[in-house]
Amino acid sequence: MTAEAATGEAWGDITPDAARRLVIAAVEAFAERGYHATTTRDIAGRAGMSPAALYIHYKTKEELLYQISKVGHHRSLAMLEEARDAGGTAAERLAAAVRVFVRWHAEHHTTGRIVQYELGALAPEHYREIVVLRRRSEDAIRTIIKDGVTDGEFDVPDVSGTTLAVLSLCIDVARWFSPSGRRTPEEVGALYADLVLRMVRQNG
Amino acid sequence: MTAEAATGEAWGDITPDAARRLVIAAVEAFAERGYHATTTRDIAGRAGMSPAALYIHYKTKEELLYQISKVGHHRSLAMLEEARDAGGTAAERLAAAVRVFVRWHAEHHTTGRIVQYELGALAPEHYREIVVLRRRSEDAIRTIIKDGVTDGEFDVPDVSGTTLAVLSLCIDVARWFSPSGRRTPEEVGALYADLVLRMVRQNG
DNA sequence: GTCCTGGGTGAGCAAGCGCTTAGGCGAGCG
DNA sequence: CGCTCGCCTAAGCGCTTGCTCACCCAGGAC
Repeated sequence: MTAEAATGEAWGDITPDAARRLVIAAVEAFAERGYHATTTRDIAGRAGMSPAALYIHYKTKEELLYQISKVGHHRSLAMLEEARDAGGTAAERLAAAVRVFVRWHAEHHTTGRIVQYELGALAPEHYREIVVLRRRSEDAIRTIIKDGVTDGEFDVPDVSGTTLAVLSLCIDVARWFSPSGRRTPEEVGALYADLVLRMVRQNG
Repeated sequence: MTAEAATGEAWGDITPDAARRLVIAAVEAFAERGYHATTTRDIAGRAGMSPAALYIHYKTKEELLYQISKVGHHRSLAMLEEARDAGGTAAERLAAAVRVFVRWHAEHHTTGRIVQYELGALAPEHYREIVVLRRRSEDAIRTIIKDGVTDGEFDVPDVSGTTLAVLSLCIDVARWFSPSGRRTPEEVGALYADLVLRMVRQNG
């Protein structure tokens, strides 16, 4: 599956077709140049439409950003909470969470970049809504780590700080990952899951 | 030392006074809202001058960004190469590198944010120059890790990938760190140095 | 006193921005 | 057929942007 096919697939449930093409165009443009450097003319042009057509489907440029950010955050949160609630040891669940979260940030690094780095461009009320989702993501990771400490699997002196570091490590993948690089999303996910386990595990 | 005093201190050698005030204003504005969302009127206003005064000291808004990025990258690189060339075991040198690099990104998180997240706004020739410095930073960390593997101190299956992860972890501090948070730059540096050592060490 | 120079201002230009308006056009339906 | 409705465009409005221009002024050299 190519990166572009993955981008398209992730927004498959948006109708009509023109609205979906606009989101996909916006994701690419925002990820490439940043929200503020992207013009509505650029987005419309990439979607093969006139600038005015954008405003038939979205009220403002910021609403496009909000849709992208909201969908991305919900998907992230779902992955992490699923990993938290799965069966298995804390180590298995933490490894699964990191693997899937990292793989998503690599595969959808365009969306990931918007989700992680364009928060400040959201309207205040949208920002407040998104922050709630982010706190829940953090809670999911913290819970897994806490479980591991309780069960004696993990040796983590600073649970909150380590949670922050784990999340931070995963998130930054969206910044540096390139599909033309040497590593596939799966490989990065596996590598990072291993590194994170080393960070938290008891080592005799 | 307050964060603002630290910001001022870092640019102490720029003259005349107005030029220094402009860089400091630009650092704050770029870090707060991003390069593209910052206007030259905003920068000049923060520095207590008229918009036209900016152009007496800098040819363009991009030149201001370039100066900030260049100084920040040189300082980062100097820290990492110093740690690489210091005495001691690989573990000691890696811990020192991470500690100082993280502390800098926390203390100067405004400059750090520009250094790490506004690369794309640089003019092409400036971008090419900066990328060279970034590669050298990566090399410094990779060398320390390789030394540790050679000496048998470290157990690292994927040296390049782990180098990437270590740098990534440090860099992302600039994104989330807030001086009003619970942790001081020193504390974050110590925590991260410990986590990184856990990632690379032999564990019996 | 006169002149030059470096650092400053107020006003404003050309271009590009987000967004709106007036209108066109084809598919579905009575 | 004629009508509506969803989707689209050409043109452009009002505003902000990065940057420039003509001019000002204090302080040192002669």
